[in-house]
Amino acid sequence: MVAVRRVGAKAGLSREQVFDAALDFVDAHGLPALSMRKLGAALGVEAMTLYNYVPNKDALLDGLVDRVMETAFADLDSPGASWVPWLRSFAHALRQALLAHPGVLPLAGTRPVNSPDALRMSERWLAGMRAGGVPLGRAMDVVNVVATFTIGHTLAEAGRTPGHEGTEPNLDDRADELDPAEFPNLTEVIATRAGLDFDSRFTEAIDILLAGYAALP
Amino acid sequence: MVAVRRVGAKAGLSREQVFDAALDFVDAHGLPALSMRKLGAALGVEAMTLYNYVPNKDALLDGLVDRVMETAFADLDSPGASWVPWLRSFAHALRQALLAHPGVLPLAGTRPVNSPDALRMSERWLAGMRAGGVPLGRAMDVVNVVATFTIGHTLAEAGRTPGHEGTEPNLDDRADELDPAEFPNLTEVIATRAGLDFDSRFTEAIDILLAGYAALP
DNA sequence: GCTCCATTCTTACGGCGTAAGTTTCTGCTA
DNA sequence: TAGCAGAAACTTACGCCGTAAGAATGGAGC
Repeated sequence: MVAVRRVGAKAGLSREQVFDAALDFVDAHGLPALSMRKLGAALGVEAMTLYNYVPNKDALLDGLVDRVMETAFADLDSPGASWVPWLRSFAHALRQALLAHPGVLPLAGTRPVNSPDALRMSERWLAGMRAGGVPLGRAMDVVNVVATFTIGHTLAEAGRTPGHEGTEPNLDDRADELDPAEFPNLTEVIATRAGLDFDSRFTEAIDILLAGYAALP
Repeated sequence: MVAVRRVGAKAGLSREQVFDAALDFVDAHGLPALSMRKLGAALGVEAMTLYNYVPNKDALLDGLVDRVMETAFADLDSPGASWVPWLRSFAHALRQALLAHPGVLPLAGTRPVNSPDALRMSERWLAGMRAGGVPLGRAMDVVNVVATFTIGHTLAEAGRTPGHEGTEPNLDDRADELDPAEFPNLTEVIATRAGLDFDSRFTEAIDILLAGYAALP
């Protein structure tokens, strides 16, 4: 319920509430549907009012990415000596955080995360991994590889562009049109679902990566 | 030079030319700047004329992704028995194709590629890898892992959102603001550039992945 | 010369981000 | 208690956007 309020009266908004509402809106209606006017309406406020809390729409989107990224780190402690299980946890936590807000996923790939919180986080795991015996450059590499793979793989998993649901047929939807004579292998993939399990594929790839980096001299 | 032409006269356009112009435009001005009006102007035509060649803007964007993806496969033959070097070539070719058109990169992550050409391509490498002794599901997994990692990593490499150049500071730009006392490790990263070489990081990660998959029972 | 049709242009609608200016309320000071 | 300063919200307006609908134009076949 939106409270009735007269011009000039405080709506009692806060930066936090604006981001919360934006995340809810994107989760509910998809990223393309998010506009300042509609977000304002969802908060019972005119569009321009939002500019008291956010300099422009881009900053709002950046904030959404930050917010989702933070939840991935929320329950993680420092890597310490055993950086392999720590990175494994990080990868799976990041994937879960992204899947929980698929609307924000396309932004996660394109927007650099440089908020003060993110920098503090980076500093923390860099220190932890060095303490665990990983050279600085190696630590940067392995964490970035894990993060970028997780984002790329989860982008593909979330599939069609959020907000475009139903407009872009994916492979499954086209199973019928696929001529088994021309595409015997693809037909078999769809029939047996071999190689279509994102969950186990992700787990396997992360383990391969971590084992490979752990084995480097 | 745009030829002078009267209303109703054919502009002699083709679907190909529209996509070519769109790709040029995005490369030159960034994805956010692409609009039907401006693309029309670049072709010496009104916006609505483009709808004779493309059903809507979304289809135009899908076509751009297809086009870039195809160039990654263009010089690749079938995997055959030695699928590891083939996949390595594929990964590097894909990365180069994406880096050549960074404006299209954000789309590559979000738009499923299901054009007939893409399906034929998939069928081809699936057949090749099976002939090389890779089980069907395994082939799907390793190719998808390589592709999604490549997209994720290249997204990060291309960095700031194309079209937003200069509006989003990245880590390097903030080197000055970084307090060495609070962020000793990040400061060292920037100073020594340890772990900031995308090229060698990508090569290393791909090799780790391929070696790992090759070693699976 | 005339008709038909493909191609292009024109006009229009509703929505977008946001700059600029206006109105209203709250809380402090006198 | 009166007055006022500042904060917060609203209103208006501008130039964009994607695209639906329809009018205008040119060339091809008779």
